[in-house]
Amino acid sequence: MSDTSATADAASRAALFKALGHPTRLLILNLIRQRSRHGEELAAILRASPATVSHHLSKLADAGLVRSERDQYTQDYRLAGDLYSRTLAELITLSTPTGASRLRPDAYRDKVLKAFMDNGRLVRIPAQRKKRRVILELLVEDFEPGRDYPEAEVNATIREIHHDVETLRRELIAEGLMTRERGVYRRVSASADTGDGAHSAPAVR
Amino acid sequence: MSDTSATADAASRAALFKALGHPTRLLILNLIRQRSRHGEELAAILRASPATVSHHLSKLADAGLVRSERDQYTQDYRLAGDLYSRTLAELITLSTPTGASRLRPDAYRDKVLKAFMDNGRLVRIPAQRKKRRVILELLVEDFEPGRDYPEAEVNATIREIHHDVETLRRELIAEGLMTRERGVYRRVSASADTGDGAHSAPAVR
DNA sequence: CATCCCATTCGACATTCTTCGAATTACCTG
DNA sequence: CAGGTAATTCGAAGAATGTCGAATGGGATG
Repeated sequence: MSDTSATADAASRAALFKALGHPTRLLILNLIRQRSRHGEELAAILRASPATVSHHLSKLADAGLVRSERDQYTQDYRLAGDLYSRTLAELITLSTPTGASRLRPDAYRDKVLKAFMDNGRLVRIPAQRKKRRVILELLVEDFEPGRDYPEAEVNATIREIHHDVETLRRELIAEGLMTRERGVYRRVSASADTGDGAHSAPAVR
Repeated sequence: MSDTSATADAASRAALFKALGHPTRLLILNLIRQRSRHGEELAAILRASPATVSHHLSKLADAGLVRSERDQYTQDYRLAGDLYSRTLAELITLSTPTGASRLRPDAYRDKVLKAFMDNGRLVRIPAQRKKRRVILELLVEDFEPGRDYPEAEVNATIREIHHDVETLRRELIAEGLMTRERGVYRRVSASADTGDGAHSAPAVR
């Protein structure tokens, strides 16, 4: 039932941090770190009611951070789980950053395209760099990587979309999406990050 | 102002985990992990209002997990801080587990002593092992470590506190607080953990 | 098996958190 | 400096969480 692996979905991983997100619970973990303690003892030290302590311990147990066993009358609590040795980066990294859930990784791109494209034609060149970039990334798809294009063909292709061929052609170069050498144009191979969130979790730091 | 060191007090450290204790905020961290993103983009991807995203980003920033910079019209967010490489154990460990605050490390001990001691005399031997242990730890203080005691002197010292000398003398041995060799008693040197929480944070796992 | 002890659950209340529309602010661009 | 754009703050409503007294439960003890 409880998954203590390094990756998880957002909700269950948030539950772990929620369990840690209370001063009293952190104090409890520090108190039972050195030796196990029972509920009544913790209640006395923390100046809280047994009911409150039990409530907190239950949350810590649900998160798999604590386990307990009986000893005579008392229930003794101690640390548990393999999460303590994980780094924060590992714990924050989600198995499906933009996967399942109801996330739309391309939502911003779609928004920009809907605003500036009409029936395959570019209505107007965005003044903002970020939005212009979205348009240019769409435009560059009309060129194959690794093939040489004379300027005339580049112009023809761009004109399919917009009349201001010169500006768009220049921006393609400026944004590093295409290169020009001796009058010959080439599409730059796709960059490392496409921002679609489907990457395999690079190190955070 | 912001302390990103490994140790902190319970409240501020809990604030860090609270900041991480929400699915949306974890998703944000995962989205900006690969590349910086601006608020509007996050709002679109997460299907949340800009106000909500701003709220979450503000919490992450307060916790020192995120920083932002302007880029044209937008505010671009990226990961920040040195906490991501820390292990959970390091982050949970508090500088003053039972120190400042309003904690009473000996609360349970005091409670037991008040219940069973009266004017320096032991009213009745606790039936429960844990409580008996507290009494015995008090009793053993009347003996000096490293000194030899004949049984007669042990009996005399115990009798100062309670009439049932035999039981208490036997329990002192059973609990490992004293040793007997060839009829000579010795107090065992204080054990490693006194439970007062003033230790120097041993590894959690 | 009656009793005791501690832990837990329940119920109620207070506090805090989340969300988002609307208003405001900050700031870039021409 | 006028107009546009994104971010933030404000206010309100609803949801979630924290706290603890009282009632309940689960075992241990004699």
